[in-house]
Amino acid sequence: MKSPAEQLQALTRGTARVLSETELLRKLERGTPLRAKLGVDPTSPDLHLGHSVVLEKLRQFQELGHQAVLIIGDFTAQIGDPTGRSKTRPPLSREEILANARTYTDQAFRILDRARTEVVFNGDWFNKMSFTEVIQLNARVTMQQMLQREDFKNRIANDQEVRLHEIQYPIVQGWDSVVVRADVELGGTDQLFNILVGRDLQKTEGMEPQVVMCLPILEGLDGVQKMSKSLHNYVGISEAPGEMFGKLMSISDELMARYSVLLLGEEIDPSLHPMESKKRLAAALVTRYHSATAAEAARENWEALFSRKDLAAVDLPVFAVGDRRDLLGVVAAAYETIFSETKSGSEVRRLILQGSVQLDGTKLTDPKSEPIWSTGCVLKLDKKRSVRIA
RNA sequence: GGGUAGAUUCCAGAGCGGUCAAAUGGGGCAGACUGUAAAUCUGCUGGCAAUGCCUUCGAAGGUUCGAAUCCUUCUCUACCCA
Repeated sequence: MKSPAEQLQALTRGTARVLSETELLRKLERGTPLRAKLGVDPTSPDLHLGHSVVLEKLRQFQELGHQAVLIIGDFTAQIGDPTGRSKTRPPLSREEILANARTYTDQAFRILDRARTEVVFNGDWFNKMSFTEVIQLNARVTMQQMLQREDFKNRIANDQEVRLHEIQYPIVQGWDSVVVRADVELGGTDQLFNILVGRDLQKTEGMEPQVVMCLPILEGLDGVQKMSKSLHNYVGISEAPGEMFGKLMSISDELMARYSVLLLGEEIDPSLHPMESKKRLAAALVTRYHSATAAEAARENWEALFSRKDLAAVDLPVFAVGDRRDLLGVVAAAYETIFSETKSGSEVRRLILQGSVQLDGTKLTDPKSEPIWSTGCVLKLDKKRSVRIA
């Protein structure tokens, strides 16, 4: 068992903000396992590297002998959170939520220790609340406090709507902390405000307030916006090794440095060629979520395809040409069946005309042509994706 | 409840009776160059059986040879007053 001071040092590493380290140290000195809370909304079932930052930290708590409390926000998901400005997210059905929660935990346990994780649904307490209790809960917080929040403030400044239930979110999340008696709450830096509300509510309940631990937000593959499924800039933790490796190879050097620090806790070795560093980063992450063997294979395959352009040696998804044998039809079908991307005819036509499509290294630019689809040849769809003809 | 402004393609935002699938910017995609990097340059960015046709400008009606543009009603949003 590590000393409280050692634990503090380990736990605060890689965090963006801890309020406060002194409080955390005091809690650690009690010697009893801390209850570390993480709340998640079961809205999108795919966990990605962005989620992994905070989950890894939670696992670290577990490794030090503390208790992880994973709150599934089934209640909040049922209301539907219209955060993205004007777009209202359709509320999820009970079944969808439960299914999402399941896929979520299945994936989360690739990182977390199942034995040391308490999974609870916040609907268990919120669905039982009477309206009187809801009003009383609201009475604990002032409007002014809620309007402190950055995104509310911004939206008001920009004459955009803010719905009343959105203002309830921090309160609801904060109350979770009271119910589960959290000692520490983890979250991204964007969660700072919500976690602070939890502190306030705990204080009014006469509890010792939770420590706020914010982790940096991981940028997506574009390097600008935060990683999220809806922005299509994410790397899922259950993606295939090859996919994962390839996606990581497409990031910029600046982003690579950031990923390395946030995901591996290591600085980039400046003596290496940036591409080599990137390969190592990609391999390390594939190893983490798959295996060292898979990482080695992914690297080898990637090098064959993109460095040596040795098409024969590459392992590619196999696509069987169907009834339509014209270029446009085949390309569209390949996108559809192999990558589950439905592209309109116009879009595929554009790709072809612009020279994106190649067959065994030769550009094909006539959408209506019917090339010879011999078994084993490689059809390149775009910069990053190719298939082998069956 | 009263008043004012507004709702345009992924986003922001022009357009205010025909020359509008709709300027411009952002984003995205593709090509060249590269290290599937960055930067830069170029092109594309509603759909289709595609030198043409079809459907889009909050919704439904209407005026007109012709509507994103004019009229009516409705829905929604913000701001001011209560």
